[in-house]
Amino acid sequence: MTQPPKTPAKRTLTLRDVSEASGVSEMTVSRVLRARGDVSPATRERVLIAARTLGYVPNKIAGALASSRVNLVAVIIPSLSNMVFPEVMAGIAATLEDTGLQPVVGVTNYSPDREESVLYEMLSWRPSGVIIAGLEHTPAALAMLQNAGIPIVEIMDIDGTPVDSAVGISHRRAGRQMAEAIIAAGYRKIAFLGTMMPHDHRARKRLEGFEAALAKAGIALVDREFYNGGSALLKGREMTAAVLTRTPDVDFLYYSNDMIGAGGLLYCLHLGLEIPGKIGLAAFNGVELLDGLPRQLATM
Amino acid sequence: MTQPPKTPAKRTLTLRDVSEASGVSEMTVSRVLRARGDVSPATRERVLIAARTLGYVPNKIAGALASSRVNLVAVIIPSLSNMVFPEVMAGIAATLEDTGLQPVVGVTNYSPDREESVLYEMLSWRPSGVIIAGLEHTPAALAMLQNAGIPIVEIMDIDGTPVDSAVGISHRRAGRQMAEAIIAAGYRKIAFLGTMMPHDHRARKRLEGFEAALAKAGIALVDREFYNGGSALLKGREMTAAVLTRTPDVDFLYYSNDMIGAGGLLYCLHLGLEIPGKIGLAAFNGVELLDGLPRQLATM
DNA sequence: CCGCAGACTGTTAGCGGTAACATATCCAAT
DNA sequence: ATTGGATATGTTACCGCTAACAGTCTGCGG
Repeated sequence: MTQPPKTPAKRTLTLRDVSEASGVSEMTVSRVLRARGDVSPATRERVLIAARTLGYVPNKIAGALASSRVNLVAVIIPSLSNMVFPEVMAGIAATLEDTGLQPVVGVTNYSPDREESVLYEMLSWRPSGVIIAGLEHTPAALAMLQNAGIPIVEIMDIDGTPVDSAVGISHRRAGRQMAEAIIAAGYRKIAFLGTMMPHDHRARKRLEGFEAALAKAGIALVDREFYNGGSALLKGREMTAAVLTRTPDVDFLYYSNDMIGAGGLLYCLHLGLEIPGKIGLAAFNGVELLDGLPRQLATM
Repeated sequence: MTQPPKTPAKRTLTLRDVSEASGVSEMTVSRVLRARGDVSPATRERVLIAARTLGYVPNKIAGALASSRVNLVAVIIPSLSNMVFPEVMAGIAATLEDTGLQPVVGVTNYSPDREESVLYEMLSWRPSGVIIAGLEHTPAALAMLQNAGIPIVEIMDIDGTPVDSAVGISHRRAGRQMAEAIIAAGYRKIAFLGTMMPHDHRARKRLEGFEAALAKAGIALVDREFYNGGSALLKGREMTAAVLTRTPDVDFLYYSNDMIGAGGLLYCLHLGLEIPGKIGLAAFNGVELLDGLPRQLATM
């Protein structure tokens, strides 16, 4: 840690400084910097040079207040440590790339209360829109979303009623289809290994769909194991070990996310279990990260 | 995707609405909502109820302009897909937790130009401080940082001259120490596998330190392999395969990050190579994610 | 030679809050 | 009763920028 002398804190620059430096009105400077309205090339040039020389950085706070236009989109997600979310963020950023809009991330850690306060905080900056993961929100959060008067997009889930619009997949159906595929492949002694976060509604819905489809085929889970936090890869190993010990005749392991699935896969390979002969494995998400595993993990 | 009818867009609420609803001046409402200055309990109660009933969300844009105080800290990092950065973000968020400050993330994708524009964009919101990864910036970015008149913290590297203050480790020294440890362990045919991003200065510095220490012991790298993008785990496998084919007598593989190191480790295990007997492996970062590998990867 | 449609630049009035400074009010101490 | 200070509330003047409108200055057709 080092601390060199700091540059003398000169008063921050305003449009007025640029206007004085270039001999035109503030309004003309504003027009030049926003490339809006007609300005003669000569003036434009003079203003740009002055702005660059001074090192002027416009004050968007004032600009936003005056124009009541804000180029920000609030993006609210539960976490950054499950790689799905950075991947989603990258997608959003890429889409917004040349719309003039800028994503601003808020992380809730799967806590409804934090979601509510993060949302409040972000709305107080009057963004142009909100992208929020999931359809489950506190009553207050719902009210805020409804009253915000801006587009709201709820992503990554469509099993429920959206405030405005929803984009994503049905996790119930995903769970159901996975169950059907597993049954069709001939497995019968099926265990579930997953997150316990009571607020990971998407994982919950997958499990519900999964169990419903099993039940329709007259099958029940032979075992289930839950976890919270920690290194997902390691948890996957530990949980798999626990299940295999407790229920030795299990023939299929369904994981609630790719990372614990990968841990389980590595563990089974380590044990020398024949996959998918002796035991089958499947997970959810299809994150790019896992492409390098020794054996492909079934995912969706 | 669904599109239910949207609630009628009522004009957004202002302090005036709350003040009229509660029969006090706007100033008093402002005081109540910011818990600043003396307000009688009775009035406070009335104002809070009015605000809650109306669903008032304060406008921080106006507030920030009037008070020239902004509770945001700009955090600028190269990427979200290397798990180090989400971990750093989590640390920053935890530290800021009860300071009233709020981190806002910007991602540069290791591009100096994007860094410059992201910085410009963020500074135009007049944050209270900047946290930025690395010490290398474009001249324009440097000028902005110097003129911003706010605290600047450059993180994750200290091999260079900070604008204001720097926190982190020396990557040159990290590379050097790793080389020394490897030599001390008796390895001599050492290969490097890493990122090619010309702008990942930290990886570059580790390699420089690494090679310098090797040179001092009269050793040169027997091979090196670079990559760009893609799934890191998979790249680790592929690169390892390439090196082992091209240079069969290599006895140590030094990876520039944990994820490709993990891919390499899995590949070596798959080949049945004796680790660390026949061949040694090491990487960098120590991300939590990897705790679940079949064998611990040396890292720092 | 006049008038008028652009092209260009300036003026004015806020945007929705907050700092700073009044202005009551009330009660304890003189 | 008078005063002073704490408590409680209101008033005024911006913060830095932009929308909307008001000129001014061209060149050109009639």
